[in-house]
Amino acid sequence: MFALVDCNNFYASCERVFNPKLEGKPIIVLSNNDGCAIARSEEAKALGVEMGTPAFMIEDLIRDNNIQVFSSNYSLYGDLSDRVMTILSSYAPQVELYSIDEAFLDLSQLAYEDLQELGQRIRATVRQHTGIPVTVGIAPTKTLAKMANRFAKKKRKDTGVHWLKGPEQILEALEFTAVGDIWGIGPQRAKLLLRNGFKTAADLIKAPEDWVLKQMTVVGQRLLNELRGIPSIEWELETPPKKSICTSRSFGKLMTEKKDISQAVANYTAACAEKLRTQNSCAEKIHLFLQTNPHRVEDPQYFRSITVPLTVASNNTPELTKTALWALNKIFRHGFKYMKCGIIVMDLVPATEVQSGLFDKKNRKKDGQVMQVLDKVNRQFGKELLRFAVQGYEKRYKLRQASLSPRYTTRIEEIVKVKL
DNA sequence: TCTGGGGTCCTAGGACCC
DNA sequence: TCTGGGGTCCTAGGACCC
Repeated sequence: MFALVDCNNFYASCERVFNPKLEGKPIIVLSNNDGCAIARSEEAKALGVEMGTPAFMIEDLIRDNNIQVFSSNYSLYGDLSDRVMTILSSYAPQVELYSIDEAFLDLSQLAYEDLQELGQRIRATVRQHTGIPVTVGIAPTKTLAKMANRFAKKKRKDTGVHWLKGPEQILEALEFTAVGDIWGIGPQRAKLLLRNGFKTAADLIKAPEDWVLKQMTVVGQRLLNELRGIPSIEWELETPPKKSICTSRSFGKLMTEKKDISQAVANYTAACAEKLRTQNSCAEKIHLFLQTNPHRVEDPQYFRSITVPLTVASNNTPELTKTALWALNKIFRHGFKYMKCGIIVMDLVPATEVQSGLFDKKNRKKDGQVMQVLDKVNRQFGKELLRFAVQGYEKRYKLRQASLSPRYTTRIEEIVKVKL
């Protein structure tokens, strides 16, 4: 049996941990740039705030119902996530950290008789130690555990735990789950399935195997197995190194000047390079994209991207920046109002296995040491103290974050103060 | 009229996830 | 005025090889 533990309305719950006055009140957390609602408390959901709604479209709803609004505070969410995951890891020998707010636990080696009771204990402990409410789904496969979790959220709000103990409970969950709500079925597949008369997961498990293979490839085949109780999705017990790393942001306001965009490109590249060094990888290619705002139909639109191979794979900030700025020069056109750009470093290889170049004149060892010092200093001070001139200081493209809460758990200056 | 057969590698794009 | 960010996997089709 496997468990899927999922934090309820995670970002909204994080905001509540250090601000208990928010208990029982509608809360939403906005995406970067205070763009869209990406997390909602139950009360906000009840008011009809849909996932991904642009904030400016629900201004009236927010005002009339006194919805508490927060900008995303990833320092806080990341840290609370680590704490939740640490607790979960103490309950099972094999835990897969699936996302910032979810983990799979392998319970098969454990001697527990009553998994329902175990689920409730996990839930109580996480709540007590972190303040975060979680829901637990338990079932014979990952996909069914996801389904059990969803079932618990909808139908077992009192306990927050649901165990698909036998065929009877499995069938009940399958019948309860519309095809579009199955983990691994997105809008396209859902449409296809509905067109062909499959409404719920219970219908889908009766589908002919060759039809599923033809229409939904091997992905569908695996999914069908999982729904039938045969584990078919691999476990990732340690996080594998990333194969590509992306840093992209919308600008706080539309940008027209190349020098401003260069600054953003330099900063995004520096962020990618830092992430590369953290996982000890080098990139063989760097990809840059630049775009206008597609929502502004009245404006001329421009969307370009370019991929540049590096002669020698690298994670060196100045070297990658130089290439990125060269790439920007290639695709930048005057006369557009730019909304967003991004850097993707691709084809990552372990830093220890970099193929050196025949005509390479760089002193890579020395460059690497400089980066090491830079990372060390920046980490120690908890911010980007050391940076390169092209990154600039005043960020003209900076994000809008009007309602940012304190980084309670990772910055000593922002810790909760108690008055006696 | 008629134009081989079998294989690998790479890339772009689609679909999905949170 | 204002519309997120960061990933993975799979397939089809083209380029190339002998």
